[in-house]
Amino acid sequence: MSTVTAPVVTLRIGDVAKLVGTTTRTIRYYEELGLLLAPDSPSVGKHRSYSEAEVAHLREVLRLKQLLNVSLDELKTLVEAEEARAALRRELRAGSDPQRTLELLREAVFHLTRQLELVHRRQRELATLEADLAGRLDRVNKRISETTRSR
Amino acid sequence: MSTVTAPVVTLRIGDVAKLVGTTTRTIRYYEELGLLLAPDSPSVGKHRSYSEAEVAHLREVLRLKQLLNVSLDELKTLVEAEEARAALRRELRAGSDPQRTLELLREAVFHLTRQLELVHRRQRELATLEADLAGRLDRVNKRISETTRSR
DNA sequence: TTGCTCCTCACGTCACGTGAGGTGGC
DNA sequence: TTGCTCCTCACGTCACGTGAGGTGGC
Repeated sequence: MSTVTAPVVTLRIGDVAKLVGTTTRTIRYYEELGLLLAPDSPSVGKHRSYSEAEVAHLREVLRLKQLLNVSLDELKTLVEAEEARAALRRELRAGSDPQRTLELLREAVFHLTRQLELVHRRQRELATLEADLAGRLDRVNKRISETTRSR
Repeated sequence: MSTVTAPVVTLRIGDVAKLVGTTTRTIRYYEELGLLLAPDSPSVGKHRSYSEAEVAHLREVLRLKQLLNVSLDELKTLVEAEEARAALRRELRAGSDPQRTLELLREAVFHLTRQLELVHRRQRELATLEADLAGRLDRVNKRISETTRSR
């Protein structure tokens, strides 16, 4: 057995863009703003390559932006908070001091709850819009059946 | 009784902006693009004034944009469809030819169905995000109760 | 080696933000 | 009459779009 490194599945920027439904320009722009984890390849002038984890991260970033529609600046704040929590999770896994552990867990609860509240607000707004549209559709359909019956 | 016209409640652009949660610049920009009903005051150089109906219309336009996040160009298409249907409703109310009536009603169904589909897509996206967040919150909470129990 | 996709500027565009300088209505 | 809000340019900005011209990897 040779000592080659594990065959990490690595994708090119164009494939990633297609996978997550965005453009290469957007990915490069986000990277420039520091919204994405720095690309693993040392740096400039070479082709970027992305791991599965990086694709998942990008997908989450885009989802947050779309659903909460915040500015990229606010989005960066959210992403940094997310990464902070990831760091916390690592600290937890190695964890020892139960006092510190509890503190970290409660912080996580706080962040998750806040995000859930945003989602719920959005859902309520969509629900009222849906009810409105459905009601109107209902009335129109009723009129149609009345009109066709009396023909 | 004198012959004064009815005291139509009329608002200034700044009040309207505050009411609906946007800026005067945005309102003027939308007007320029033809997204809003042309202001009732004949036109240029004078202060705009808005009726309750116009405020409600603006509110709906902003809601559609926020919830579906479409471009202002797409938004204009939606708004025009909406106004076309309003015109149809008036034609229907005065309606006579049942053949024409049916045609109009079916058109309304088409538009409403399309809008509902957009809403449903958004709802599905939000639901997956919610499930994701809820799952994570759950796991954290479980860890908290484990940690406190074993203390 | 030949395509194809990638790279970095850099200017264009969309949806407004933000003054500048001036005029209108309680 | 005095503020305050309104008016119209017009340039700035954010989040990318869109080539131009050149280089890298199956």
